[in-house]
Amino acid sequence: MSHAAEHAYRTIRESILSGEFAPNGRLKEADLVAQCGFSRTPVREALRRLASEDFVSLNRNQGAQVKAWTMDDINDLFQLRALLEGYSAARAADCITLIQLNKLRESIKKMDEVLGSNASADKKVEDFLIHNNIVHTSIWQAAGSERLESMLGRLIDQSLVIRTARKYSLERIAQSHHHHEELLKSLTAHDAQWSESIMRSHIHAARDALLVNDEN
Amino acid sequence: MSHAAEHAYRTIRESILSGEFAPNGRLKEADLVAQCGFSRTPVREALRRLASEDFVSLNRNQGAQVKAWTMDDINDLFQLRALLEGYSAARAADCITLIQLNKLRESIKKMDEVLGSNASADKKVEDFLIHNNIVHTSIWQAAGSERLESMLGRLIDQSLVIRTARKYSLERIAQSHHHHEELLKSLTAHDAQWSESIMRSHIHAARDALLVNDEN
DNA sequence: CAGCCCTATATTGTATACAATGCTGATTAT
DNA sequence: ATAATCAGCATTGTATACAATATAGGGCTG
Repeated sequence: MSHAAEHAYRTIRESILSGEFAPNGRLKEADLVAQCGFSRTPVREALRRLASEDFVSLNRNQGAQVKAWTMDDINDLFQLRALLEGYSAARAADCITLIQLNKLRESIKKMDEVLGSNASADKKVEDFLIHNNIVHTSIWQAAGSERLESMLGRLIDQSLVIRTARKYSLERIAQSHHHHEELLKSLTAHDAQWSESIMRSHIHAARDALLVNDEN
Repeated sequence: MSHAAEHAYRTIRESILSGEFAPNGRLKEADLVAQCGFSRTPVREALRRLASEDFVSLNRNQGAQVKAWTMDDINDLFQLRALLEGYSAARAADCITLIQLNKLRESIKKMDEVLGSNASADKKVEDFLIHNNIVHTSIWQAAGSERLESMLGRLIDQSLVIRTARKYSLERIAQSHHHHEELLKSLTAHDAQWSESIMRSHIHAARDALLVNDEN
């Protein structure tokens, strides 16, 4: 993607994720141009891309509006994530290399350190999620299917939309961290079924952590 | 999508599917403009969409080139189709309505008639594939997940790329038709596991029909 | 007063002009 | 002779002007 269009894309996307642009809110090209400083051409390109990624919906001659997510949508999203991430873990178990396993071990260790540190809860959550993301993408890569990778990438991106409303609690994160350690074991053992099932549990738990509102 | 951009999209897409634009061939905007008669703006929009659907790859400042598919890609594609269509069939089994079942029965009957008719083999294959497509999309709809529908739609579209090189043989199609009738039974019985497994077989058989070159 | 139509305006869609970038091939220095 | 460099060209990226379409609000009619 070209420079201006890329920048516009990121800007608009951020504004949607942060909640600045409310669900169902209409996005006028002129406003977006004012916000990000480029001309309409790259802004339009960004909108088309956001539409293809399901962040906005586009109606002919009526512009873009921020997609609103129902509870059903979110459940659906996580069902599909469970299916595809589970599959990805199973495939990874078959063909993961020692190098990849070590990288995984590293990331998991880093998460351990984050949880054990004495940073603020918010900082901990933030750092944790970064390494968590690395673990997941590493497993997709190990699965060896670019198509699967890109599908999962989209699903994850979409699930970020929810993050604004509800926050992960620290306890939930620590709990889900146990899954990572088990996953490392199952992958090291090259056990596809074990890997698949623990990954599925992991995703379902993540969904639960997001949807059930426990105060922290 | 707007009118001109939509038209450009279809035109370019057809040219790729028909093989007129060879894999790895570079697509220059000026040429495409000449071919479809609109200006560069809608052509560029079409190219961006084709890129998001994996028909072309886009390199910054270097234009678009037709994606080339390896055997591994194709296998991967059908693996994912098997996973997702299987899942879709399982979900459909749970919640399919009588009306939807009847619609399915209709389409399958039509396929029967096509196979029994005395049209040319090519015509039969063509007609068959139309109804086959209806059956599949009906099942996705019955599964009740728009996201799943759109993911499968993309996968199917991508698998069309292969159709130019290798043709389905009539025998293979008749064989795969048996799956449809069994699928109708399993869905009528609301048996999710049965539906899933027969659907998976169906997809694997389709892959085999495409990749194994049996003359007709 | 309600409902409809029509005009004015706001907004998106398309074409085109201009800017930036990458590619090609010739020229020069080693 | 070969490799590096630079000019010119081909191509894509961006801005803007113009066209088509939808929306909103006021006036007309029943």
